Amino acid sequence: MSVHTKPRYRQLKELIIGRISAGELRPRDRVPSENELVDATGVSRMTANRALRELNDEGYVERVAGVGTFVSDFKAVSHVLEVRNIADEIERRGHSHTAMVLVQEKTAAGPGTAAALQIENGAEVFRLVLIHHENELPIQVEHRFVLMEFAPDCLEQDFAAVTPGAFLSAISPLQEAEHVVRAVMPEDEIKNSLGMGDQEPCLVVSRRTWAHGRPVSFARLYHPGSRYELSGHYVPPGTQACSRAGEESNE
Amino acid sequence: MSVHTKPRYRQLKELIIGRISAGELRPRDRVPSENELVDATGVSRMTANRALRELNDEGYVERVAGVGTFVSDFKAVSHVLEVRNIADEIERRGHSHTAMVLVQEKTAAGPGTAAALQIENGAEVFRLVLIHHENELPIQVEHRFVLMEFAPDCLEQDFAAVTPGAFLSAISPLQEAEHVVRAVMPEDEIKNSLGMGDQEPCLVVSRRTWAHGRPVSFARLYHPGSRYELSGHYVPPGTQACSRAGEESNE
DNA sequence: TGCACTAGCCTGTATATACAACCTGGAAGG
DNA sequence: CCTTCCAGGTTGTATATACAGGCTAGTGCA
Repeated sequence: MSVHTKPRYRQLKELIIGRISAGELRPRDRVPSENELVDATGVSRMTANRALRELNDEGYVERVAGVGTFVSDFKAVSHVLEVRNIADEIERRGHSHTAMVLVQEKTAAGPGTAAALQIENGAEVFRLVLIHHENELPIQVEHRFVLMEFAPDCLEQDFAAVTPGAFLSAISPLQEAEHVVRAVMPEDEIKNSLGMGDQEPCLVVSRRTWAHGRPVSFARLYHPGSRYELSGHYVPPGTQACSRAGEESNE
Repeated sequence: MSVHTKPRYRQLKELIIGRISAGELRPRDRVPSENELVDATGVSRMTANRALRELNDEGYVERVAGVGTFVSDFKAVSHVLEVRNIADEIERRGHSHTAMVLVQEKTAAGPGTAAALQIENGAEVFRLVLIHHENELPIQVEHRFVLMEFAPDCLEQDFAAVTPGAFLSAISPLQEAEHVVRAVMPEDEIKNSLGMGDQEPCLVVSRRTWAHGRPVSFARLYHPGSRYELSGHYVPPGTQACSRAGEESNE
């Protein structure tokens, strides 16, 4: 036995997750109580509490004070897609990311933009248009509007070096984000910018982000349908991914 | 002061989140250590530990044993999209969901399906084709393949009543899920099934789910681009959403 | 029979204490 | 000057203990 044994609360969690995924414990079944775990395994109640509490946070079980702990209904497990920063995404693939700034100006917000940013129609905002390339191939057109008060020095920034998303997050961490993904046929301008074919649809991600309690930026990200896909791999936290190998065990 | 004051670890968390979102603590800044919090607020170290540990789990901070706790780089906050069960989604909108089963059979897995489910080419699988309607309007075509061993009684199920996703999750909670979202032009069969126009793209969600350590189901979900969008609202756990009102406070 | 109450189990929180492991900076020694 | 080592701060874990509050079943009383 090595010096590095897994912590006991973690062993407890895996024990219970194991029983659930083996089908031994089914949704709505009762999970052993903290005190039962104490008696069965010899840990202290605080340790059993931590194991069950984390399983609760991770959505495996639901706890009701005064009643007990129960295996979650499957619905509680939300399926999840990650929307990453385009530059990170490209670099993670080992490719090179470059960006070209087409528009970087102060302008008056149109009705749609004003509504999205919850400001008055015609108020001044920054407007950015960028094209992102993956290995010289255009992969994303970014149309972005930024609240002036939030980033006063937006005009001086070199967005070819630092993506707008990264720049904004560096100013203040985002509190909240809203995403909408749609499939649309592109307008000619987008189609030409991305070098898309005639019958090729666009995958469009619209993103609104909040900071200091209000929306500060609104972006529409256009991608060529034939060369871009959004993918997400969801693994409940604290588990080993099944799709990869490599199981570790302790005694 | 009511009897129900917020627990102290939660007050601590909100204190620190407040400093972060106010800009007082910026990414990579050092957060007060457990002992400093003990001295400053009078809680015990276990309470301070719980607060910081949960902030770590939620992605607000990163902790390094022997060094300290630091505000996360924005990148750690993953932007997230939820992919929900279609029936739930429709009912949440207050609309009526109906499903029509077109195909429900045992068949031999083609090369793509076999690869996705990690089984032999030609092995027997269940194949399902359904059309989901929202208020009588077709909104999703579901092409699904299910591992035979996982759901032996798949042929007897009435999938117009219980969606395949719900049925599978009821058998055994899913361990892992993989999603890919793409924009494509539909084939004629799909186009006709969904009553789509000629120049209308499809939003396609491909989903693979794991249980008992291996893939058990593979589905392709086709949606009309003009009538369907994937949306996600991300709020860091433990925070109040900015987009809605309603603040609660205790002393 | 029917009602009220309580004993007992459950989770939720809070504290004090203890030890291990980790990292860093500075002191001590070569 | 360079290296080694250690002291002290920091997180990570584990335990025993305590009390509050929620829920349930069953007891006992009217």
